Amino acid sequence: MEKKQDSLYVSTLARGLQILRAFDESHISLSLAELVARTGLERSAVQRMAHTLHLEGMLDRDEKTRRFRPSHAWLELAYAYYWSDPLIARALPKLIEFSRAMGETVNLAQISGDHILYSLRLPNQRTHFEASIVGRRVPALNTASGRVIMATWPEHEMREACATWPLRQGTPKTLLDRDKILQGIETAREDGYCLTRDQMLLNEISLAVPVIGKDGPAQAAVQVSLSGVSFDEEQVIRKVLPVLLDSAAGILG
Amino acid sequence: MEKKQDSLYVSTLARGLQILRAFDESHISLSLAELVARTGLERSAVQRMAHTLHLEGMLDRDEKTRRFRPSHAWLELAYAYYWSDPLIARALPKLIEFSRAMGETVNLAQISGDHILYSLRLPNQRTHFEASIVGRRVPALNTASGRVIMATWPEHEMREACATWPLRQGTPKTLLDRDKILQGIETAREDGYCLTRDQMLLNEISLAVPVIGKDGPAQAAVQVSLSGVSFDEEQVIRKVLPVLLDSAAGILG
DNA sequence: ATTTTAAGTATCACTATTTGATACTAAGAG
DNA sequence: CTCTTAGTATCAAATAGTGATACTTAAAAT
Repeated sequence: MEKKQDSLYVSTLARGLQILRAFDESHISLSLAELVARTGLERSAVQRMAHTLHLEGMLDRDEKTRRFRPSHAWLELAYAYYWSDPLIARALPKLIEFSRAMGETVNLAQISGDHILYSLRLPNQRTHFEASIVGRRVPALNTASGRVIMATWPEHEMREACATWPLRQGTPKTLLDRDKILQGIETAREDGYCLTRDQMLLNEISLAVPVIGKDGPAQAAVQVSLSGVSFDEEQVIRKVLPVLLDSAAGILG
Repeated sequence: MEKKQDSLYVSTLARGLQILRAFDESHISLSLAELVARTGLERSAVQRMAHTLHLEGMLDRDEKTRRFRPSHAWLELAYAYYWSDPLIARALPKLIEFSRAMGETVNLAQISGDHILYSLRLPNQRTHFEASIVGRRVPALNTASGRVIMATWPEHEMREACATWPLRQGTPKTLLDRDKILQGIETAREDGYCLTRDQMLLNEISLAVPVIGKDGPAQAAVQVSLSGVSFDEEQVIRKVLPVLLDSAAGILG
């Protein structure tokens, strides 16, 4: 049913949410005019929504510049999310153990639509900011995590996702050939892990293994991010993979 | 101006936000009836808000149990917050360095109203879940972070906060005597750091130093969480404090 | 197994909230 | 200094959202 014909749909609330979604990594503070431009909403509607979000504590407002910015309430929502997702509490101790043992950045990635979303990050190296903070979404097909999760899915479901899900070029070396990506997923299916390099960040080796519970196809993976300058792939397989497999097995096993 | 007399205030949006705020560490999934109870809103209003939040991707809905739960979108908001707060990008490399050097849990805490909010956490030890995830708010007066931040404020402002801000009993040993808390803040002012133990968690030593920029009074602190079983206070001061001071100094210096 | 109660869903008449337009003010650009 | 843009405040109109309620489904009690 079209939203506008859905009598339960509250368009005013939806507009308020549009304001929140206008902020991202490239829009860290926004004026009313910029919010109008980014949401397409009418100017007085934006004025009312922003004003209300500010009063309700969702947006901070700089009195001098009159620009809005996300408030601490956005992290409070993350806190509530963390409690609500049982995988988080199960994974965190395992990621901490891994981090202590290996001294490398380790993440929990989860399928989110046709992307993967990083829900936990334990950074160990100074790297790109976007690779150190939670909440980032990346096309699943472009990541070791996405591929290794999909490797656990039924053939039909995996092939359809492989054929239709979006791709994004992260580096000049990002693989965009769907046949080759499919091959990589099939290899991951055989190996039980997926290793990629230079896909989202140059000189990044990414190793992922699926988090498998009793109910079959994975929806999450644990993933290590390593410097391609400090490691080669053979070393990663020999030294890091066994520990990562152990970590993943301990989450839902 | 009372909200209801504020012609720019959008009560429908505010109701939607009330639904979001109903989820917390004790309410990880909620039925419609529970949302009604927790928000005080009328049942059909809750039905419409929850329905719209679900369609807009803010809430997941279990088709079997018909319960709602926070979605990945809540972490996406955290991602946007992280980009918008310049302190995060400045602090993260320093916290990573500290974490690698000391192997202990280190956090970034920020003043948020009359509480402190943990905006970054680099866990190193397996500890209580709520002490390992971002977004938690704790009364500022009850924490080493809050006290050491307030120690940098003008006398009047610090004394007023000390007299009026809320307290919460975290352990049987939590200090609730405002005079003694004031003494602790004054000691922190002299020492340049604040050390507490057993305030929010038993057997936890908490050491905090303020993050001071060019514009005077601090709004943030870096804080280490250590086991009181493994360390005594003298060791913490001798071994950990110098590194922590160095980390804090490197953030805005 | 049956009955009762509670929760969820769908619909409705009504009105108050929200809308988009616009006048006015303030700030920024030229 | 003038013009343009952005922000603010107000308004009449209308429609979106309201709270009540009937109906359906699920859970709890007997």
